[in-house]
Amino acid sequence: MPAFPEIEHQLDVIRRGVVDLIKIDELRVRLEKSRASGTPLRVKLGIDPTSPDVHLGHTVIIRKLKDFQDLGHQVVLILGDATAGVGDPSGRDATRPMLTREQIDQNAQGYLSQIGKIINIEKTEVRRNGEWFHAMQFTDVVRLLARGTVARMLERDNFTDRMKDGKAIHLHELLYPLMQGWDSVMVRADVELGGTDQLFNLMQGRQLQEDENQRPQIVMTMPILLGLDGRKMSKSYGNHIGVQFAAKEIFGRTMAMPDGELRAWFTLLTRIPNAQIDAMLAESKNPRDAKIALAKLLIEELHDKDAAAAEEANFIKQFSKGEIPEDIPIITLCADGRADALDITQPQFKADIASIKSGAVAFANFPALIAQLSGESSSNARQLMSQKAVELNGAPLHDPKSVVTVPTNSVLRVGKRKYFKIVIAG
RNA sequence: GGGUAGGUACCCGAGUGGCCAAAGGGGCCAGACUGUAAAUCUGGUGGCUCAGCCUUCACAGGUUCGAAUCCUGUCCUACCCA
Repeated sequence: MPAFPEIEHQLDVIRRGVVDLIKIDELRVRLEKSRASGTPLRVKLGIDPTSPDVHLGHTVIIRKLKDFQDLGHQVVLILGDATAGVGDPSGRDATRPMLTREQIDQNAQGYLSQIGKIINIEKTEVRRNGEWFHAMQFTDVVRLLARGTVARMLERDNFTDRMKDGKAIHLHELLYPLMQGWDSVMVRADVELGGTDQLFNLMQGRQLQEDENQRPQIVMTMPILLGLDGRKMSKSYGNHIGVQFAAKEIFGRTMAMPDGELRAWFTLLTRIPNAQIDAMLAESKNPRDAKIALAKLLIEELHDKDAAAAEEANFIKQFSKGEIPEDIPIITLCADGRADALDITQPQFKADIASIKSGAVAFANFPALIAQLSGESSSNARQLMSQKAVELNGAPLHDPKSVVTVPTNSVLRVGKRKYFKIVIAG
């Protein structure tokens, strides 16, 4: 039987970054009992597999689970396959769409592999709440509904706001908090985690557990991580960093985050001691260096050490020294329609096909080529050219109407960060 | 079911017969300045093989030399009444 660390140490670890902790005294008592009896606490997190992309914002809570796991406690992960079909009204100003069974199953799988980058899934008790909800009879549902009151449900701000704005509140949305609470009853949770916007739902669990003669769970909420634009991190805002992102993308996006959020990111996304964070963020230090450190830590975690070092080197090369990055995509141009190359005989390029043998091609409509490579529209490509955002071999091209001759092995830069190496296959 | 106000580009929102690919703001993109930050300034933001052409103002028809704008029908949204 593993020995649990001493109580004050556990509390220190647990409290890092936490917003609400209800109630700390109960938690202390439970930790003492757990340590005395050698029984791990059951720490619950419910996730609705609504969208299969996990980003750093989600990992704030998952990391807290890991803290518990590392202390020797039992993590209970609930995949809300039943609740996903209902839709959590938390933090929403409109009804969530309901999902089909297939989507939910697929998403659930994706979630586990992504969450596994942070916590140890082997040691985690993974449950699906369909296990008990799909078995319920209609009368059971009514009994569950009887536990709540309309007044209490409507206390929630986002419901009152929606009422005020004349937006619909569907009856099933009122059921959601009760379902989440019932999960806690079913898994006999000692602790439940959630974002600050989840407080209401989490408290519902305490209520129901008391009704069922269980000791009410301790409720802990974590802050909502802000994204690159200072709004809540969310995939739909496109201001997120996904745990599946490529190392390069993670590095770049971390460098572009707002300075003001650095402390929050370090506190919530790393376990660097506070004193060390203070030192890194001291007035005299350039926040850029803290960001580099953070970016490396994230890549080490989500990829590996080598990738982290490589991206740092790449960053210094490309942005500090203004050199061309190493791993730029190579585009082959040809005139004979082979599969792995771009066929420049397409009329929009207005290319001088005959010259291809000589290892250089002249384009009378260069914007079309930029558009093709970068995914921009050709109007936009013209725009970029006239704004000197396009360079060929270091020389800016500013006239979209001019004929551009591209020698083989040219490097084309479009905007701040898009690079292409162009090879001509004669 | 009845009444009223509406549906304009990524979002908000002006435009009520021609000067409209459509004001203004936000967002976004690019340039300068930087640290791939913030702030600021500048330009841009339907598409195209781009001095031109094509497609857009909920949808479908119609009136007109000409329609985002007028008429008819349809769909949708919000508010008020039942």
